[in-house]
Amino acid sequence: MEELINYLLGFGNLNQPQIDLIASKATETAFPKDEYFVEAGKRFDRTAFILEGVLRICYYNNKGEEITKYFVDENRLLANPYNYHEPMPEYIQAITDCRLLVFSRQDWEELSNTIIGWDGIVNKIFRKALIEKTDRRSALVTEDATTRYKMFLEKFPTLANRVPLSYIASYLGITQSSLSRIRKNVR
Amino acid sequence: MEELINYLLGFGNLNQPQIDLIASKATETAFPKDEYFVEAGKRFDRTAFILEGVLRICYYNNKGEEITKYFVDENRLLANPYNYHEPMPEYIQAITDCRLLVFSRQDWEELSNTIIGWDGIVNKIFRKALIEKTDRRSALVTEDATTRYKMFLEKFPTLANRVPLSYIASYLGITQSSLSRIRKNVR
DNA sequence: TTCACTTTTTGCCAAATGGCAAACGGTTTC
DNA sequence: GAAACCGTTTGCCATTTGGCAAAAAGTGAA
Repeated sequence: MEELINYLLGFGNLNQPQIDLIASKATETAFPKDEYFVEAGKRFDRTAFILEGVLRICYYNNKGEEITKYFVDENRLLANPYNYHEPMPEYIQAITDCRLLVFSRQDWEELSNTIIGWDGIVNKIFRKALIEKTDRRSALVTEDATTRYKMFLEKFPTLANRVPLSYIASYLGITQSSLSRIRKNVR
Repeated sequence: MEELINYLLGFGNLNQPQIDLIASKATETAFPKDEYFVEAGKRFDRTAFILEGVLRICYYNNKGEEITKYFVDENRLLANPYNYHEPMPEYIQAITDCRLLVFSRQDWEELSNTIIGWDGIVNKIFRKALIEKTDRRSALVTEDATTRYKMFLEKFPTLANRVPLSYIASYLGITQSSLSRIRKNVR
């Protein structure tokens, strides 16, 4: 819980009653490895903060290949950037055992209605996250496979050895076997 | 001006006095081809709506190559997603003659302070734009060069023949000569 | 028109990456 | 321990893309 509060305080101010309110809405949930937090085609209206573990956001491209679009690790917020009301085009899966702080949609909206400045904080978080993603993906496009893998190692240093190779490969846009060869030379 | 208002109304409601206020703050500016709208290392605190023309957002990577990170075309908002106070890591250049509606930082902030819901509208715009970019860049990473060029053609159908090849190549993460060969087969 | 300049195309070859399938290594189950 | 299973590595070769440089095409100015 403290992790979440510190995270939020990095984006704006909150007083003690507000902090207590937030804490009262969060439900700590254990999510075992390989479980789906969100399934493709279903709605995604909860919000979660990752206390521990890693999840991935995936979809199938038009060739039927499973693409890992992004990894989300500790101390990050997991929320729907699209639209609550529409079915998710992507699914979200725990790739290690996870502990999450989960907020229902009602509770999350209540925070929005109760805490002045809440929307501002959430918007800052969204904006920052999306900028990060855009910047990182842009850089990925330009670089060769080895450099991409090094970039991945820098961004997710703890992931390399606890995540299937195929997930990383599709995230980087490389085949599994190429990545295996690259990894031999890089590590 | 009408274009901007319609664009904004797509994200939220505005009444006539609010629309008039917005209109009173906008300055239509002609920007000739190749001119810089924002220079790297300087601050970027204005906001602009593109009435006509195309700009590109660029930076130099660590190998000293100029990378075109994104194209922005008609009926789009051009704003600083980072921080007003920090120097821009990127520069923005008109790549065709442009007509822009420009807001100064003061005026833009006044809109924020005067129009209830303004921040909500702006946030929706930001969010949508960033999601689009992330999604598109993600897709680019996975595909081969020919597919990437086709994706570019779909997204920016009018750009292919009025923009230097080198800009498109660096946007797609391909060399100029490869793109030239690809283009021969695709068109 | 001619010249100078820039951008695009092409040729040649090298390097990187993909595709496929087999081999390898580790883990679980019986 | 043997068998089955899964993910990773490797070998082999085809294809794609890059690097470099020259030629060609386009553009603008004198």
